[in-house]
Amino acid sequence: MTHDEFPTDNPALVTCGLPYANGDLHVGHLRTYVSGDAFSRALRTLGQRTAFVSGSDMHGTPIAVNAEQEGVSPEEFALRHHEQYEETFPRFNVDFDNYGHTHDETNVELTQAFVRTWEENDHVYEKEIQVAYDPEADQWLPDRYVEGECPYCGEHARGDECDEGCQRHLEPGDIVDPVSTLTGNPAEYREREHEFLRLSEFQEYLEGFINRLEGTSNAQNQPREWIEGDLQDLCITRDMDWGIDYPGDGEDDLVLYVWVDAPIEYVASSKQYSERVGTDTYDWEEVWRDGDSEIVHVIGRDIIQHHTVFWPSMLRAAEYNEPRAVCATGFVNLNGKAFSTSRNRAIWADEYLQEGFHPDLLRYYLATAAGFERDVNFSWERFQERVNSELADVVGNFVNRALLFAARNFDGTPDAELTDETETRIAEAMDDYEDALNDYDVRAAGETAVALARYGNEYIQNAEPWKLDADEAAPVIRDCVQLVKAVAVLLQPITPEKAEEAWDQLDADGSAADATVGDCLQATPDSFAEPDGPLFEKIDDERVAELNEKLEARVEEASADEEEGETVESGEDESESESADVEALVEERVGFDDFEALDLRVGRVDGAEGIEGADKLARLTVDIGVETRQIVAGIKQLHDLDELPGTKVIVVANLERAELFGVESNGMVLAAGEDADLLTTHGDAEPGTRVK
RNA sequence: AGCGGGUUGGGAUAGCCAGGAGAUUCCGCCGGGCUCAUAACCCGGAGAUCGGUAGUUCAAAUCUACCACCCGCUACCA
Repeated sequence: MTHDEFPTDNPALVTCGLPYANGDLHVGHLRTYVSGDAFSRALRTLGQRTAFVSGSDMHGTPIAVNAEQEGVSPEEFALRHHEQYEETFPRFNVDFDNYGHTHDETNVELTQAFVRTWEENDHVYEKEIQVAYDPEADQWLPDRYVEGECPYCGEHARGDECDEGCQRHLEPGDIVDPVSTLTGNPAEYREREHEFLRLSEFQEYLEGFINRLEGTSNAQNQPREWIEGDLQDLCITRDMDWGIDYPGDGEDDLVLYVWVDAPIEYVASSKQYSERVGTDTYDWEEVWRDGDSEIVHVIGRDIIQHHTVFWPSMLRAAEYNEPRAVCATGFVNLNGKAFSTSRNRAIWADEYLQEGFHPDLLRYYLATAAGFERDVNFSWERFQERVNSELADVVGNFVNRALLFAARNFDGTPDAELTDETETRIAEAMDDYEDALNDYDVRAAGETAVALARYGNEYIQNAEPWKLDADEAAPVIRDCVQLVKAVAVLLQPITPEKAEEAWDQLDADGSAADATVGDCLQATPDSFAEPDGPLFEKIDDERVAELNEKLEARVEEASADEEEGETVESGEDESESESADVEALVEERVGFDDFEALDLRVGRVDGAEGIEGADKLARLTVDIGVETRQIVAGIKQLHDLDELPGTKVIVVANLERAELFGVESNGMVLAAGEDADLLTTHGDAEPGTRVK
């Protein structure tokens, strides 16, 4: 690794965090992949030799659990998602040089080789720990396979984390009164030998590493708490079948912890690339161990610790090169709030494409909406605004008016010298672009292109070539055509296909994808035809309204479903139970205390009206004795709202407030089944009476 | 609880690490111009005491301390 400015003479490697093969991709994921792809493309425009790789993360408990629920093997389950990802990325012009997965042979072999080296160099030791065991299922219970009481705060907690109480991380063996999530039976603790990587011995190394690490500042700052505190050794094995076998004697069914084999996929994937194109073109061993290289990891900001603590230690222990930079992207919010995949409050990758939008529009939005590490808000309104006013009005319009004028009046590039002013302006943009990339600032790099197009619009407007004769107009149009070329080159990493279109309209040699920054000032073709149309179409208001309606209807449907199917305790992540005729009984029993925690009251509906735009939701005003509440319920189509006032209902009075379809709901009205058959009282209990 | 990040005209966003005159840019708003181009584009204007308080300094959006609110991470969610 060096800290020389890009481009360097060394091979670079850009990687993206592995998507977990467990669900669909949404625009939150895409932000990371688009950023990584744009950065790697941009490095190439600087002339940097670069490979861009990633792969699917196939192992771990959530996949094993979900596969079991679906009744398929973990491998089948994970492969299905892997294939889906592999198809989806290119559709967004995220073009990996190699995209593998952690369960393929290359990664398995490499991972085991890593571990053997660690063992040889004494970076690993065995320790007996207490692990929960389900005697009935005859199975070990790692991580989330076990629940129980948090030893610190006494709250109900998952095996790996006190998710409801104090939020502390729990080590295997910590949890009190463990219960198997497989069978619901009490689990017992048994002694078990596990392998540990001596992270603690890398403390000093990591302190140095974190200070020389480049990339985004969050990646440098967030892990300080760990690195400068006491580092725990990392338990690198799990009692599972699904995963990569711990190398060695093989009598145990220990597999490696997913965070061991996952980042090694970066190595494996680059190795596969190397094997495909030949080591003369790209030598993975040069990159990872034998030579100098520039390794840049692009990840989401939720996995910073893994890439700045575990991973560099793993590399160091195996005598591999360390990364030069870790770039951690912020999250994407939807209309100001976090995505909720269980509530279907997300913009899915497939959905976006099905709407017929060009992938480059979303790429532009995600890559330039805010700084790399800042969170980005997504809304269809904002999407429209940025596409229309920046891509269509500024970039598209400039390219179109310049090339059209040039083709009509000069059949191509006019025979004139580039003016000093424009040449300087373009040269400045090229410098800004290079500086931006050396700051790992994809957004700023993209803005250089838009700024250039903006300059072009001002320039052509002020010069008014349409009022000039041909000789006078020639230098102006000559400049504009050059500006178009520069815009195409500089925007290529972010909107590759659209840049290619501009390149073709210009009839320039080769392709925009192969262009380098220097081409911004290279001559443009003497002749080209009129462009076949503007690069970007505008999105009209009706379309945005339609998209928002779809989104809201979907979210409302999902939350209405959730509301109906809600059981007492909803701490579980996602319950995608197929609705059979009658739902199976919940096996897990709750204590009387848990029941008493619910404040159920008799209420009387005072008013009911539908919520505009929502299919199912109704806004109810309910008198619960002490006060009158506004409650939103998914009963609009199922009841005659006008007849509801006066009806007595049962209300969960101390349910968290929620906002449904923009309306606050302060409580929940209980109803049975799909038809939302309202619960009422048999006698004449007054509103406010507690239900026990 | 600890840690990280954020708070900048009506909305969004940059600047902060390396303090320096009118605080960037986009949308919106008001007025004007122009018409080659997608009713586009160009010019001009109004609008921000940069979350609060206290400090350091000749000088603070920027550095320091404290406070408020928001978001995230805390070892398997991009």
